[in-house]
Amino acid sequence: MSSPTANRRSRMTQAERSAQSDSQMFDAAIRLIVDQGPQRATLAEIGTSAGYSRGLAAYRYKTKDVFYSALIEHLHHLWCEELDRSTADTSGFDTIIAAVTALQNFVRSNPDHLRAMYKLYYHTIDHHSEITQKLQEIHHNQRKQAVRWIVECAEFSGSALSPEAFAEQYCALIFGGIYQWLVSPEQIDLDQLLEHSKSSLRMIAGG
Amino acid sequence: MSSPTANRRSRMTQAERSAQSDSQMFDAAIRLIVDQGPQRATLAEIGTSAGYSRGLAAYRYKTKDVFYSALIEHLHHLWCEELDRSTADTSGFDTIIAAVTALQNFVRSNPDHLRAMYKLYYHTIDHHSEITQKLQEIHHNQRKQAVRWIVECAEFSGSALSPEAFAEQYCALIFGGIYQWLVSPEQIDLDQLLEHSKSSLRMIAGG
DNA sequence: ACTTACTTGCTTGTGACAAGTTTGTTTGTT
DNA sequence: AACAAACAAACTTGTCACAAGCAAGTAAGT
Repeated sequence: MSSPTANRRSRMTQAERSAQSDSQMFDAAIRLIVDQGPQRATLAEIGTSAGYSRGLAAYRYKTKDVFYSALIEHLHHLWCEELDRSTADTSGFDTIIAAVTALQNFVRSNPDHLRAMYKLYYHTIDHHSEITQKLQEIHHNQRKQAVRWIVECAEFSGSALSPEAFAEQYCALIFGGIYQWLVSPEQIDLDQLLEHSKSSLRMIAGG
Repeated sequence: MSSPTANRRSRMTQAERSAQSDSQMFDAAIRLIVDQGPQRATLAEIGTSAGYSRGLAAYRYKTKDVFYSALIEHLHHLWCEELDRSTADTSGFDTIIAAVTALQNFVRSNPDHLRAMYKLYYHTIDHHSEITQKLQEIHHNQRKQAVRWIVECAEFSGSALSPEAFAEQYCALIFGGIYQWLVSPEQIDLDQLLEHSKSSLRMIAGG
């Protein structure tokens, strides 16, 4: 009579139930993190503001760290989709430029996602836990990806830097730029900063 | 008979008393922050581990945020002294190279100070409070200083970047490099990363 | 005597867990 | 095939432990 997704109030499978509550808690968490930061955002408010009880997030993920780890993965997945879409039809150094452009577009279209994602990144630095390993993996893969991009650049062959060193410089420029923007959003024009990063990267790669 | 600083158990002035407890709490806090992170470090443990009662840090600074703000200032001051010493007798682009070298030396001589300082920086991103403004000031001044350095470089005159844009790229490289090192200390060789940053900066400035 | 440095007791709020309730799924009987 | 009982999974509520923050007290310096 009514499809499971069309009428959410009628019978859903267990998988659909938890997928929906997960998704709504993620959305609520992003809002709260942008507003109050990962620390002040409470699991209780994430649950209630998603339309459930105060205890759901803690029940589902056991700890706040694990919940944030899942949220990081969720946000990272969203970003990777955009990135893959934007770099699909490029080659050589254009891929690196396209990656930065994808980030500029992401800032424009989903600023809250980016803000929440990087607030969680910087939050995770705090202490050592399971979530730390997830972050190490993500950043390790980002550098690996940059290495793959740069070794395919004709311009790069003459550079004094190793591909791995270039990838570290690339990530440093991106992370450090976003950091400055998060600290002083009214002083830093992130779009422009990233535009400058493109020419910096060209010079670092082609020197 | 005994100078106030030589014999700490005998009579001290009120100013000396609080200066000493401040200093010991800062040292204790740095240790705890490096070990457990700014979040898990508690004001109670900072007090007791400094040799005082659990309540002293909260009494002196009212809130944890204000305490951390003072600690950031303290650590930033230590770093600025080292930086000024290292860049005193330099000019032109050598000043920028010397600044990075100073950071490399700071990492070697006081790795815990740097770790604590940047953990506090990234911790402060979390939410908006008085401490945020201190961080904005510090980073604003760092960029201003980089602007002063770069405008004195003969190599820079032909660059497409504005001095302000160069300063942002400079800070991004430093902050983003240290970030990656904090996340993955065993994967990132910070000294080498900073060495590469020197040549990156040369190319960004001289392009 | 008075002020400043420091301590102790208490309140509140948050993370974490355990026990209970509701909703969805499977199995056995007619 | 239809129904109901048994089961499992999603979700809620009660409670504890611990840390921040505040207020009232004690000790040290002026």
